Amino acid sequence: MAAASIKEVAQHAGVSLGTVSNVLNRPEMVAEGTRQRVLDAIAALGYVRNDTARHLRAGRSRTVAIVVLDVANPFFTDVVRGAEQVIEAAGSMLVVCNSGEDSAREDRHLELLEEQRVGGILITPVADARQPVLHRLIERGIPVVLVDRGAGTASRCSVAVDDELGGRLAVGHLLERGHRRIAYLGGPFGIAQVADRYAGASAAAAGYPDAKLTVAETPNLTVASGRKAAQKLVTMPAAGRPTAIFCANDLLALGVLQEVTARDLRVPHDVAIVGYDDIEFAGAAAVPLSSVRQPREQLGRTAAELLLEEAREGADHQHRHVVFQPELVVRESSR
Amino acid sequence: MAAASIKEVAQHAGVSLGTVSNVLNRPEMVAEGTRQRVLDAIAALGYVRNDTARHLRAGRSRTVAIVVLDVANPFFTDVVRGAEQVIEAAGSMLVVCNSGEDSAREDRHLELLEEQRVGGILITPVADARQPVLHRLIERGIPVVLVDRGAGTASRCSVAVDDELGGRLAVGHLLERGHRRIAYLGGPFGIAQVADRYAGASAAAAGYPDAKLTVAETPNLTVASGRKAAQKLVTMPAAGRPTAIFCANDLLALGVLQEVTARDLRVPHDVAIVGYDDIEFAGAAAVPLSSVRQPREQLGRTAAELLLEEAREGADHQHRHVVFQPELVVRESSR
DNA sequence: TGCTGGTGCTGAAACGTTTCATTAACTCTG
DNA sequence: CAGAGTTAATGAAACGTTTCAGCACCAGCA
Repeated sequence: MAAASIKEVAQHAGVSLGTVSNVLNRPEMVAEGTRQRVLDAIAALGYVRNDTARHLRAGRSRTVAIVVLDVANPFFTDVVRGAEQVIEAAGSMLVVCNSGEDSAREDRHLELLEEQRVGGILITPVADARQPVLHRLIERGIPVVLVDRGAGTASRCSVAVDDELGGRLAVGHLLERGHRRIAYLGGPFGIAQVADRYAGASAAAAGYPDAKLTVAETPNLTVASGRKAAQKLVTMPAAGRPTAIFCANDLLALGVLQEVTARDLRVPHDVAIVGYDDIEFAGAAAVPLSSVRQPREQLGRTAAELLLEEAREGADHQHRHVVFQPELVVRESSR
Repeated sequence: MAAASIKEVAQHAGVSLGTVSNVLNRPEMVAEGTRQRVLDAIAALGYVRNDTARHLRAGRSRTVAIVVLDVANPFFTDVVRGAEQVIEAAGSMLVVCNSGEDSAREDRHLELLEEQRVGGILITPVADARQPVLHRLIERGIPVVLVDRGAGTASRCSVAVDDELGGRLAVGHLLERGHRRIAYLGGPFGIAQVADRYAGASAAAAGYPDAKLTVAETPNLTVASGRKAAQKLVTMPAAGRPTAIFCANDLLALGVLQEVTARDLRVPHDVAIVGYDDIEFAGAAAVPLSSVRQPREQLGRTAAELLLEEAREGADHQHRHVVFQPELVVRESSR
């Protein structure tokens, strides 16, 4: 019943405790016969290594954590899948934590992760202002890689997609199609991606003196928020209402789309919509959604690789910042 | 730099090591003044408790794992969110593992979790045949709760939704609407849910002697599989082609929908579709999808509660099996 | 024969907690 | 004021590993 320990295995095989450990960790150092005897004992007792003890000794765990803004957002699940591939291939374990865009929950997770002395953390922080908290972890010697967030400081690696470019692409496209009253929907602006995409949108609009870019801030980036925000827009008099909406992510866009079509407005005729992330469901929406595509799994893979690299290299690791280019996918919702 | 240990805190506060531990775990046993001195030392040194050591001593960790078939499936992310709520409220941590419907990966995860001596496991197994592996864990004293999977044995708790009823509801509805050539799309049948939903579908069809229920087995339950399967159905001569498709989950259904509309067949006129799970995106699809709704978050919450209950009660715990009722949501895709 | 160098194994220390039997110092009580 | 009882703090053991210095033994060599 109770799990057997190395000591019992040693006893059963008639060798010392250190020898069993050697069989487990450097089998080539143990004579053939002894090794076999130990392996037999392990099988007989159903011994399973105790990772807790192992990592206590090692001082740091091999498991790696990823903290995302929303597990239910397909964008992040794809990032997670990418990271998983790399981490699992390295024989480690990836634990997924969900901050739900709530900094208290993010804090709580980071605390627990620090207590667990995890081997590293991939994170998309709830707000740009959270850098100090992350710094503390870095000072403690826990490697941190920022996901979907640009350079900034030199104290950690990061992978990101050029969000400003994404914003420019999206709004540039809408402007080219003749839209002049455009709304940017997203929030909170404390999230760097939300702010950067807006910056790009602004930059694009600046090139058209007659264009007007308004902002509707949302409390988060969910379908429900999109629906709610759309209710306001929809009830505006048609003359002042924006003719196009650029949403900070696809969940918002899908919410807007649902609400708008429920109110008998036509997309894109009455209002065009462009989303962001190009999640799998964007193309399958009631009106297939134009969206800014990001290399989601790639993002996760690269982040995980940077983390492993850092863990391997230790002190003389050079922090790197990888930036990917987004790509606009035009579909019916803006055509 | 290096994290301070209890020993250093004790030194700094001028007390013994045991006293610091008491401050941390039973503060009421320590005199006011001493306690304050220790707390000050903790703050001064930035001490963070080492969970690894703690759990080595305790023999079992407080963290709990959930192993799902597909992190990218919104059904599971909702289950995860439900479980999260309960586990976090209890001060523990939930780690999410993704088996990707692959039993080798599932095995690997379970091995690692066993090595980590986790406090418990919530799991939707890759196949019904995996019971023996789970049994081993249970014998080791790790509580296991089956998620989305019915009674079976008495050796563990489970939460489930009545999948047979779900299948009956879906196909019963299609039959009532006059469909007589119905395809069931899903797989692999080793997954209990896939088999049970089919059983329900069969039972419903049995009541209509002129009805014909065919099966198209898929290798997994993803959008891509749905699209691929639909390609075959679509190219059949209209006379023999099923007039309705019941899919084992919504991802498949969305895939079918995409492919079918791309081929200029109309839904539901040329072919009706009913999905399963009623994920958030089902209602927002090109043609809003009829689906069998399950209480997803509730499922996760209840599973987590059963697990905590079992962990609390220890040996004299009575295993329980909770079964929820599904509900058919009829939308345009079958109307 | 005595030395040198391997090889294969042992035994103990260390990782950072928690727990528990002891001890030390007081406060009552009769 | 001796003894009992209470309270607060101590110190050591234990959890299951990994690591490393050291020991025993043997082969090869001069």
